[in-house]
Amino acid sequence: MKFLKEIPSPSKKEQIILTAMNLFSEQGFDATPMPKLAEIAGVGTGTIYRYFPSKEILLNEIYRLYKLKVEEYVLADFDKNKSVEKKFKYLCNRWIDISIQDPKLFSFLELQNYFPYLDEDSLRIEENFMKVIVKFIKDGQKENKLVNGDPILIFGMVTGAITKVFKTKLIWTEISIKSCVDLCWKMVSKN
Amino acid sequence: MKFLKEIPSPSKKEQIILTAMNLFSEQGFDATPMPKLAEIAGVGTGTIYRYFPSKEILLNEIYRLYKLKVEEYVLADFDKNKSVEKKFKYLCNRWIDISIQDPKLFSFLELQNYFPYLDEDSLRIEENFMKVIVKFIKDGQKENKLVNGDPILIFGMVTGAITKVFKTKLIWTEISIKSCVDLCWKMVSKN
Amino acid sequence: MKFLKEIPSPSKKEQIILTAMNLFSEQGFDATPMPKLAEIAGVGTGTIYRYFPSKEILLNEIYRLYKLKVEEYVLADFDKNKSVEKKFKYLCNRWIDISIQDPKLFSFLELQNYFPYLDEDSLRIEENFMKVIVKFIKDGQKENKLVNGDPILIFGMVTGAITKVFKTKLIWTEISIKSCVDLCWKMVSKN
Amino acid sequence: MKFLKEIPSPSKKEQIILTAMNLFSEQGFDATPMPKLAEIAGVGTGTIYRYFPSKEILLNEIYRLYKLKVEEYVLADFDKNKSVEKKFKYLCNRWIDISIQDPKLFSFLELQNYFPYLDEDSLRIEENFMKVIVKFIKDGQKENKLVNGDPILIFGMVTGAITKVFKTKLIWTEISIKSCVDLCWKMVSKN
DNA sequence: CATGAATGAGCTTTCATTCAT
DNA sequence: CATGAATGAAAGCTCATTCAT
Repeated sequence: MKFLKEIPSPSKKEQIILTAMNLFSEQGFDATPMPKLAEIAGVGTGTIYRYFPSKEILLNEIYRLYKLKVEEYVLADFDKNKSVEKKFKYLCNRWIDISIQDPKLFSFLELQNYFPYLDEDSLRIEENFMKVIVKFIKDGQKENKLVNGDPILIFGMVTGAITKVFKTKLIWTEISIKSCVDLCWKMVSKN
Repeated sequence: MKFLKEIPSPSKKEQIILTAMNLFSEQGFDATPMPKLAEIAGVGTGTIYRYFPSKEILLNEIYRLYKLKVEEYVLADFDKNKSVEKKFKYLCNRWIDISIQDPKLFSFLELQNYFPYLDEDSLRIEENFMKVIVKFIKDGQKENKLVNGDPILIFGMVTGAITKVFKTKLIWTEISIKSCVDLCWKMVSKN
Repeated sequence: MKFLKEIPSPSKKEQIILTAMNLFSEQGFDATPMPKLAEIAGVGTGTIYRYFPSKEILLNEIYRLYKLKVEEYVLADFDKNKSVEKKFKYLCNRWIDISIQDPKLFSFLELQNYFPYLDEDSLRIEENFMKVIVKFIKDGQKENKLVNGDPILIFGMVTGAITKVFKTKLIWTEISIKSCVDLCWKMVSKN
Repeated sequence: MKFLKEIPSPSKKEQIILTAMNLFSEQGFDATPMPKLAEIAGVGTGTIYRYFPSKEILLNEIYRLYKLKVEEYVLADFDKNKSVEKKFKYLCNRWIDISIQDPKLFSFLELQNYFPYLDEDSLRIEENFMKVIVKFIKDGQKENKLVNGDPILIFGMVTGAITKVFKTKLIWTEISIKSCVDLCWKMVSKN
């Protein structure tokens, strides 16, 4: 039927990205064959290669894409006028939010069973985000609200702590979230 | 294995274990072919299979072996008569020690790019160690020296924080170690 | 497959089946490596696994496929109105026909150097064919044309006898065929 | 203890031969690894190679050894003074005897899942035995007791028939033995 | 003579990638 | 653009054979 154009299904590329992220997260990068990925994504195997030259590039592109999205989400509506404590806890809660709303995504970004396959660009993707964070921490230190010390070390310890709680699969409850955020704040706050 | 002296001059099996741990840590589990592992270990491919029925079993046996050795090391010379703070900081320092003396081992045990391949026994291997830790934390809580809250959550946050610092590859200096341990203590101590 | 016309011009799958049957028959199942089989079949090694999940399944599928085709061939044009003797000799001749026209196939189906690898389905594949044969023998016994006794034993002795003649590699001549069939008839006929 | 000579266990070579025959028969030639064979035989792996230069040679030597033993057994106490019928039936019964007394041996010698590995000598091993059989048949034909025709073909059909009955695993009963032998006699006798 | 730890060639199987349609 | 059948390099693993003890 020539006069009826095929309605293109909602972006094959997006299907691939979403499926790949989920499978890489669930089963691991190496344990996810491209043909299987294609099948579940509902596309032909060859189609993946139209968008991504190789499996490794696919991984890295997805990683960077989601990493940026998550960073954007964490910083969104970041009200600069609030107190350092409020701002810090806001950041923590946003971070935890993701692991609640999309555990696969969080696990994909943080657990990184594919770590040896990340390229230089991917390893550097956090840099801009870190600048904002470092500025926030330095400002807090100047205001005498945050402990002194290397901001990157401080920030790493916070995210490391939260991620580990996620990995041990304690189910997040209102109480455990509060508990976790409070401990983080306790760690980094002056006094 | 620099900090573990009890391993005698390397037999074939020990060569395999040591080499496998290093390669799995460096390149990842899937990216390490058995023949390559065999070659670097200085044994024939078939020899590995005399000692380990499969690659996955090799991984799990190594994991459990080192996990236990490290736990033993962390708890060694744990002086029960010292203050809670001293004991806590001792544990942290022992933990960091390993990552300094044997970064490959620490990375192997903590980064776990092979996570999906760990079996039930491996996932349960920490249980005894955790009992000691949980007791230590509960005692500290009773003494009013440690914050209240789930001991497993608290312990996870500490190790998660330290591991993340290691992963960002900040070189450990006397200052950064002290800084890190102090922050951990700050997080968990009452007042 | 000379005597079976219904197989169309060889697709990849059919190439694999035909080649495998010939090689398994000639050299034995274990002595036929998959890459060699693939090469002779003119396909890539992986292609075999698109159609058959494993070497053992390949064997069993081929076995059942040909077993059924041969049984069909043996029973084809089986004229029920003829005398028991005519019918019996017709069956024997059809059976011998195959070993003349396609010795590899006959050897594959009857010599079974791969016997330990046949699965339950394969071992049961003859059942329907045997029902027809058993009925034929029982009818012959009722008509007092065939000797009494277990029809399966009787039938087994006939095919066993013929197969053994084939295996000793006496070249079939018109005389030896007649001789063989006559002896079989002599064995099973009443008087 | 130098003055006490080790009592040699009852012939390691015989242990190997017996075990190999059983395993080759049960599981197939290729499916029987030499180390497993050695273990079950209660000898070292290397010991097998003191007696047999290779697995294939082991197979062929065992084959010939038992083939000759069986032939000897079949012909033993063969009373030349009896009638052709008696003598023929005696041979058949001796043959069946073996499959009853030692099914593994019979299966090893007759089913031959290892057929492609038999060497020329093994294929020729029956020759002397066949000479006796051929003479017996020719004599019987001269006496007008046995049907005319190639003696080798006739003999093959008899053994083929009996072997097939064994393979279908109909349990031998006095009745089925008699039935089987009678049919064989019916086939070959000049009535 | 006997051993069995060690070997590595060679097996079955998988899967990232290609390309004719 | 999209496909998926086809590929073959390379993986995990086995086992006939050797040789130091």
